[in-house]
Amino acid sequence: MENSDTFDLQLFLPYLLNQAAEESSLSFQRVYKDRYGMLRTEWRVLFHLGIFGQMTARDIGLRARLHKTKISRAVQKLADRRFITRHRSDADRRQELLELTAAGRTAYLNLRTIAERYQADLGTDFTKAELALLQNMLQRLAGKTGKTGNKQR
Amino acid sequence: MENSDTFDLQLFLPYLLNQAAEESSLSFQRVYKDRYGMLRTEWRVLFHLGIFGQMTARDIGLRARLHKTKISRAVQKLADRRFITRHRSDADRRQELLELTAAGRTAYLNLRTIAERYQADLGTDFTKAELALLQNMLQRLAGKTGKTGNKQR
DNA sequence: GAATAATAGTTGTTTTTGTAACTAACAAGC
DNA sequence: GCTTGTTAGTTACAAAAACAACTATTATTC
Repeated sequence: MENSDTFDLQLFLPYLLNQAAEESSLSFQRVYKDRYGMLRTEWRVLFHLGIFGQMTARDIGLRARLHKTKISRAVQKLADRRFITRHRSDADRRQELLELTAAGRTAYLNLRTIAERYQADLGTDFTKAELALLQNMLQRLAGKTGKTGNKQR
Repeated sequence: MENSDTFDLQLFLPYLLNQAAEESSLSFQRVYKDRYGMLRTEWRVLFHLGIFGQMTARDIGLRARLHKTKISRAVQKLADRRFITRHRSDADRRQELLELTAAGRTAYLNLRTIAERYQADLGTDFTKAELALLQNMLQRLAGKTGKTGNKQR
């Protein structure tokens, strides 16, 4: 068999990035999934509200690059679990203003602590400079939108 | 509203890696999806067979860290489209030896060319040294298995 | 200011994934 | 050599994601 090909899949970025992303998500996922019964979109929404305070679903979608249907369902679940409140905006009655409840804030702070610990632990494997460069490059890779003409999310 | 929190989501690796992975996958996805009607698992299987020649589903699962059900389905679709052949192994009749057909090899070479072009284009945004370091770090991140006690995939 | 378009968010349907249970073949222990 | 345990791969069912179509409201334009 002519397996004389030399393409290195392990260095192909779309592949490599996915492997790294999946692996690095695992430990964090275990926490928000097992402990809070959350999905990925849900913790992201929770974090956005925790970090930025009151937002609309649209705002979150723009920042997190999530499709509105995903957000809609995440918001429903979070509201069901009394982690967030929703109020129709008076300025624009199509919009809903989302905000964390006390319970939501507690969950957020908990998860944030774990996230911070995860980040801190990276320090044992990478130098500060390495980490900064990694983050910088990833942001450049992530921010390449527009070029490829992305549709609304 | 007390949005005095300073946690930077954009620097949180599980989040950032996912954003970068998703973004970097997009252009490549468009090709294997629109042009070949393939799913992510399918091109991965295709590439493994293209690179390594004859393999079993098990081999692919170990290398690509994919669950066997995913592979089973990808193999079926690829076989339906006459991109691969499957032969029961005589040595162990549970196993199936998978191999690309001529058509499969053509598709693989096509996609590989596009993948190589993608990688080459990265050279305009990053230096060789940057890229090498990025790949190295991502591999370290991706390879962190065992520590967290992963089960078979 | 009525008609048309655009936007925020929801709901329904289809794909895809994840998980568990299964069949068939092989391996080990006794 | 037969019982018990493993392994390769498939199938069935449940959960989640993707996509399209919808309602309600606001903006635009003539």
